Amino acid sequence: MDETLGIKKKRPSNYDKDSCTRAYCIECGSTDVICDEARGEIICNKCGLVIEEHMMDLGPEWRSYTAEERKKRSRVGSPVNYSIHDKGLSTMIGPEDKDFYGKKLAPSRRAEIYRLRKWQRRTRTHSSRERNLIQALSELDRLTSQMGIPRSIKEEAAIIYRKALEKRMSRGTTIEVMVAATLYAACRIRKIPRTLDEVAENSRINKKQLGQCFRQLVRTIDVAIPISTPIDFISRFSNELGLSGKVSGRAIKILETAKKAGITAGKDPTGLAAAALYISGILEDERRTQREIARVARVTEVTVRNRYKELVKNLQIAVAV
DNA sequence: AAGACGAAAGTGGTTGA
DNA sequence: TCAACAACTTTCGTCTT
Repeated sequence: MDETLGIKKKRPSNYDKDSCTRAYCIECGSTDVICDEARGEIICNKCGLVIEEHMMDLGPEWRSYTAEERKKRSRVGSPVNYSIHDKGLSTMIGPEDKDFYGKKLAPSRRAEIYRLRKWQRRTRTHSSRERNLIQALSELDRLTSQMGIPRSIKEEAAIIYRKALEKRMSRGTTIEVMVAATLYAACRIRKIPRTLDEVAENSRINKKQLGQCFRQLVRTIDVAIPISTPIDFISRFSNELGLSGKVSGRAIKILETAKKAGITAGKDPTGLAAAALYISGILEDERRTQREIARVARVTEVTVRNRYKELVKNLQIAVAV
């Protein structure tokens, strides 16, 4: 976070895993903060400030519903990691020609091990699916770290990718496009949506391809992908604009009333979020220009303007001009 | 000079016959 | 499959601060 831009510096994590109440809001001092695990964020319940974001998911990777299940699912060894192509489970034959006790192997045994090693190498990485996965997961790695996407979402994307691969969806598209589409889907599922534009920019593919691939993805795998609402974008945009929690809180209220008034249907959620932030910025005396807001929301000024006009008109918000 | 505004024409996706 | 359609974009001239 760059302080020269007036962006508020985030407090170092004061988050305690077992009780969110240890954390408090740096904006209003309230200890009434909620931990939104789906978003990977800690948010002040009072003013809406995002205190902590990109949180890691520290919980077990399985849910357990009964005591018995819990017992069964207690961890042994490292967790299964879906972002490694073989889920981190395979055993390698060691590279040295020594046995369990560290003794040198007899020449005949050595030749045998050499052959085994060769075959292991071939079967592990040389089936086309595995090769595909290796490439895809390294691309996913690069993309998520470039975009600052939390690990839990990366894992989600990896799972989706595996499913898509199983259904032979990779035909006709490149690995890059597929990875981008699964990541976009994972962000949507976890309620921290990124725009198609953002994902496309960071993976050097065009938006059209990405959109097409994403739609195909939705059709082929049966995962419910929620519709992204404008509210999902608010905290991220206001962070990027260096706006206080007050502004984002107010923007969320505006969007809620707008939804009740029924004027949000069919409109681009990012445009709506942008307009709501523009209005609440003015109301809370933290004005940003339409251009600035349009840039972070990746829409045009015209769209911000149109949405803002609609909101003001329909909700009878008095905006000092 | 920067920001806001609005008109007009163009674009890509959705919908319904 | 295709045309109609709504939403959004691009561009540009004008007005306001």
